[in-house]
Amino acid sequence: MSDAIRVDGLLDLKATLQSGQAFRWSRDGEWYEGVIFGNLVRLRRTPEGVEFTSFPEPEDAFKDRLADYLGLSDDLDAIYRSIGVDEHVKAAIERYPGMRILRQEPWECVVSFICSAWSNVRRVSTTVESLSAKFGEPIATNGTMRSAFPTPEQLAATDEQAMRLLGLGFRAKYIPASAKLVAEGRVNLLALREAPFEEALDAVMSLPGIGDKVANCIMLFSLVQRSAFPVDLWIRRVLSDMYLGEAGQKMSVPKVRVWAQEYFGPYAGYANHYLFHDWRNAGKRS
DNA sequence: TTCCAGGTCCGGC
DNA sequence: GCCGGACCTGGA
Repeated sequence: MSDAIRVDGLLDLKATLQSGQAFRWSRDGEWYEGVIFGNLVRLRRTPEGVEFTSFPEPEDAFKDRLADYLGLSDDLDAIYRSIGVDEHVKAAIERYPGMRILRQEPWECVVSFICSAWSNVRRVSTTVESLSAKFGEPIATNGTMRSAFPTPEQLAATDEQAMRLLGLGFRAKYIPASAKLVAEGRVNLLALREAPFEEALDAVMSLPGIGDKVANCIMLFSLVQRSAFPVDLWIRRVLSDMYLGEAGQKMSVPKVRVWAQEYFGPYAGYANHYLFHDWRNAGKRS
């Protein structure tokens, strides 16, 4: 049986689920299939909102967590008014109205973005699926076979060599090391949702394999820190082209980030993701 | 074959 | 603090 979530504001499922912030969603016609909170989830947009199925948890028990995951409580109108004062962001918003920032599970987000270092979206997706299949709890259905994302404890029990066998390369040693710190409670990820930006940044960056860029991805996509601003190669180029000029290429990552946070304001992270997604799709438009 | 992909870490000024 | 180089792997 399926259930439904009513959506009053804008929601673009494709742009939200397949814009490089999450890595386990695939599209099959109008349906999207993924694994979140240990459940196999299928969902599609309807005129009234979102129709979905979940397994193994019954839909009525899963509904609220899915709505929260999709970021439906974010006030997009207010966010657009805030960041839309920038003409480039405004143009991107007009091309992808309803793209939302998700509220992912922090641990999965940590590992996914450690894997993303000097890599690409497709390869990260492959790696995340391999990690789940090998170390996560299987979700037995009569259809496709998928697994929950492995817990910190499950990954803390692995080692660098096991990670290298999955093709993680130089990122291999960071996963078990970070898993141990989280499993031991040295870093309480969920608690950082309530922490001030700088405090959360320091805590996330204390995990091995996580620098300023990856930490900001984790904070933006899973810790509900909407002012977080990941500065990657491409965002640096975009900002240099638009505002910073030649100097932008020479500024350190934290300096570019702080500039962007002051310029775009409390929803800088939303501005970042719109610019990033718009840039990624620029080639497909022209 | 050569080059590059959503960086991080380490050692030297 | 800032700067340069090394680092795994897979696809074009």
